[in-house]
Amino acid sequence: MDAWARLLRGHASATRELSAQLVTEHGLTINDYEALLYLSRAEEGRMRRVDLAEQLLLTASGVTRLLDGLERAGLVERASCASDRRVTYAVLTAAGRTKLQEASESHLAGVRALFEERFTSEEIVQLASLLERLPEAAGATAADCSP
Amino acid sequence: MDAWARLLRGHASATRELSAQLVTEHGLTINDYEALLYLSRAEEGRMRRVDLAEQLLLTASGVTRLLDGLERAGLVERASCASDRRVTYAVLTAAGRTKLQEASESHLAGVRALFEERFTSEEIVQLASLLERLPEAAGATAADCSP
DNA sequence: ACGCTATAATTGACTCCGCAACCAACTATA
DNA sequence: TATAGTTGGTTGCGGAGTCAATTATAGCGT
Repeated sequence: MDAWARLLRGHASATRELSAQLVTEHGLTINDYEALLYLSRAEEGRMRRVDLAEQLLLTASGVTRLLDGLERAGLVERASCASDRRVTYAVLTAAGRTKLQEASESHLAGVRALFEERFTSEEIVQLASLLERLPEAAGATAADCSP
Repeated sequence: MDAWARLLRGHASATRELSAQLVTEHGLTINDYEALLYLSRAEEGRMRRVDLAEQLLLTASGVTRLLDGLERAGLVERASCASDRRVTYAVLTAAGRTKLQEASESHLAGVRALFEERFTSEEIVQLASLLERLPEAAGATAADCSP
């Protein structure tokens, strides 16, 4: 029954470790990194802020502030949507794409160092299949503003 | 390879959900709760702040601020150590113990709702045994100030 | 054409927490 | 005993993120 506490903490510390690495080496938080990552995979490198929030498990205001930083750093810029003037896209810039590539090398190395040293590949599969049952935003990526 | 991101996020959202429940129902954050829990298990209901920090994966300053709040709420109080005048104990008060008991009922119910609905007991054991390999403070509880 | 409600985004005030700098007290060494 | 280094604890500052309130736009139903 107490296993949950340890589970939660082990996880928290792993996340912090990965995040700290990303911050010191590239000046990105783990959410910065993942924002860039989601954008890089999205159609035309752009997403509505609302959709990005859902993916990152942040509130709308959290995303506003996150993107503030990425915009100031020139990694992301704004674009508006012709068919719905409420929406503002976050668009990955060329600089953002470059930054993401740089960061992902060391980040993936960090992930491996943390996880793949401790688990076999079978265990990794097992873990992922278990943990993906936890509450999570469903992965519906609405790429365009007019559905 | 992307499974890690989902793993991390699924976990983060579970933690938030549990924490939010605790906050709205009892006015405790998850760290408040666990601080009370650790204290309740410690010898004489007291711990050095440093040791508490280690258990909670917080920095020394984090614990100072955490305990500020718990002291203001009357759930914890300070005591000094005769043999080492640098150390201040955090001591669980009677009110703190009561609060913990109240909170743990609904918290444990929340944990069950989140996890035990999704996993069989075998899977839970499996998960716990896998996740406890993640980096974590070793559980040495130095109860006294003079070792 | 008109309100009514829902949705996208932003802002201000707040909480939590880490970092760095600091003080005070303990320990070890000269 | 003076001096140096370490450890326990607190404080100021700043980052990250939430909530509640606000603004602007969309899309009904009548």
